[in-house]
Amino acid sequence: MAKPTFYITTPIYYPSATLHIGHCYTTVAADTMTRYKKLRGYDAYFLTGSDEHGQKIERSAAAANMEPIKYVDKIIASFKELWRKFDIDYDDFIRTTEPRHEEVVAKVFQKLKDKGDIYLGAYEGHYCVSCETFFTESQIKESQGKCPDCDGDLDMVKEESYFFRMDKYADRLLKYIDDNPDFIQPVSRRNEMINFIKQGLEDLSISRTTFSWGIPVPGDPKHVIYVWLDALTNYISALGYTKDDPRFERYWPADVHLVGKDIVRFHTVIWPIMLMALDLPLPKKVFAHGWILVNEGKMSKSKGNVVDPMILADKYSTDALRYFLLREFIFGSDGNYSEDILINRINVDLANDFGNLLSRTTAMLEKFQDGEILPPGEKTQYDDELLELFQTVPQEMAEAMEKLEFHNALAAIWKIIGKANKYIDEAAPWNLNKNGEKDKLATVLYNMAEALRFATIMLTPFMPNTPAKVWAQLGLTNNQEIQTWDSLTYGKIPQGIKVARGEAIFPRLEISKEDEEAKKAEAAAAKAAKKAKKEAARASQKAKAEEPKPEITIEDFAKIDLRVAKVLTAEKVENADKLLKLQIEIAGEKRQLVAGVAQHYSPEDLIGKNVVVVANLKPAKLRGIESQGMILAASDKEGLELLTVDKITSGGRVK
RNA sequence: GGCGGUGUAGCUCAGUGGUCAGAGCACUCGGUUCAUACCCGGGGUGUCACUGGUUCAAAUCCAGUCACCGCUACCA
Repeated sequence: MAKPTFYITTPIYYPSATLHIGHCYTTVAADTMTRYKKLRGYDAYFLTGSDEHGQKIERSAAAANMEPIKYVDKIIASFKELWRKFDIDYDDFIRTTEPRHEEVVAKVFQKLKDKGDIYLGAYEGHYCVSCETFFTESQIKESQGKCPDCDGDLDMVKEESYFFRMDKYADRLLKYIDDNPDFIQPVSRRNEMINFIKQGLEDLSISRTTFSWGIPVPGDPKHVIYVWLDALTNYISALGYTKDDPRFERYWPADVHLVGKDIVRFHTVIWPIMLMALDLPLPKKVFAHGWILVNEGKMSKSKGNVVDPMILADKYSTDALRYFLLREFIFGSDGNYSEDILINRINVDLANDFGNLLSRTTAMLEKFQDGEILPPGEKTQYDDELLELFQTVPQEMAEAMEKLEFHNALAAIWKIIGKANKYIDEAAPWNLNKNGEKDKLATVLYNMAEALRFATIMLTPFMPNTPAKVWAQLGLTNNQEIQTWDSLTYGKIPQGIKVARGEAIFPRLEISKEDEEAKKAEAAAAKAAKKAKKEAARASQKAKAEEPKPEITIEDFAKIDLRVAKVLTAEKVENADKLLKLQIEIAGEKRQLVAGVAQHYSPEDLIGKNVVVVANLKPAKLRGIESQGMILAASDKEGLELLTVDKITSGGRVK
């Protein structure tokens, strides 16, 4: 019988900067999942790669006075070195600059165009080069004209562009999401996407003429294909889509696309719609993991708080780092990183609990039984609870893994480790030895070794290097048949095994006294701060919801130029429920403004009215229409009413 | 503005109507000596955000309020 397959991917990373711990997190998770599936007998396939096109790379390469491809080659080499360091055992690494990818993207473009899903239009917008993203007026409002993502400068760009029709497939996509509750995870992301799709999808701009570092549009080479159509296609181009590659048949659709929460939309809206347009099946699951935060904030170059995994890998073992990443953080949520947290986690779980368990087990075997793991003899009253866990924990771990709850999978394994440490205390083998109860002693030592065997097998996907060390110390290196998932039943260690106690597999890491003192002080301060915050919340709750605004001076008020204006014309703004476009006149000067009053006034109600407007308000665009001022209106829960005057004519001051 | 989420021990979180509300870490006291100053046990930390309601019974259900977060927008 053919093995069941499992296809998992990470996003392809952009080579504009070195990778940080967050990229490592995603990739370690994918690698661990793949190793787990292989352990369970699956034909698992793991794809990662790099997204190498775009204006930003073109510019960076030019700045470095290099050919773009030479420029990215160097960076990609560093990616691969990092993955080697973390024992990332991918089956394929796709680069979007490889011919095998570019060919497929061109074919995909052509197919969509032949189908009528791509058309030529024009795009205008505020463009951030470094993020390769267009922003609408409203998106850059809060960031005051800067890029909301990176705070960089925006260019106003208008260019010819090909567009991909998205709305056409919106209903089908909604139905798919509805029919497949596990498609988007965690569910909070799912709700967001449903909400987003229901508001209507705009056609997606998929080409650029402003730079050339990309895949040319078939038949129109002054355009290059722009980011998402190019990048997303990697998940099928790597499998040889359109090339009669058996891997495509075998592995598509993907079982899991792992993505960061910032790119969920591209993977759960654009990508499925692309696949629908290509008549291909959709991936079974898109899982959005959280971010690793530093000091409660996102890592960023400008903040200087980027955690470099290469530096960590030189200080700590990569097995420990892999463990930490998947144990400390809840996979679907954000989590806080600090080196203290890392060290504490390694010391407590790996050094104290796991490493020390191996150490005391081998030490006692050598001391009391000449290093030999003897078959269990007489039972002790403490055995049952431990043996019970041997039966339940593998199942518990498996269930957590299916849900990508790595932290719970590890917590399950630690139940055995914790119980084994307690078991030793209860059974007190040193007393059994002293009292000559050799039979019971053999049982206890055997069970300890079994506990280690169970834990080690289950840890294999998480830690590629540690198991071999454990097997060596337990004397089981050559007993590979009892290192498998199927061997997770009690009593598999054969006779005649001799342990060989060795170095601590996870030495304790020292924390300086000062750091500890600082930690205590910090904890106390945190406690006080929390109390204060609670008090403050309570106080603000008691205060009226309608807080008075801070006092201003008459000069402040005088800055506002309030005028009476006559409404000349009014019409509804297309595709907007709330907006009316008005032409008004202030003392002979005509102006256009947009007001969000359509649900309370019809256009004809307004014509001829003398309203009050803020005449010196900075103009803004609403729905693409310039508004040169703002109409005053009073509102409450019941409704909204414009301020109007009867006798004073247009131009009159209001104060 | 709309939709959604969260608020439980110093920290990270579990707990969706029913014993005095839990785990791990941190803290503290005790035990043990096989072990990596480790392990085991005891202990305290809590108006389960607030207010009101339903119920014999609410962290859990309902209504409202506050705070924080996410997505989104046509509030100039």
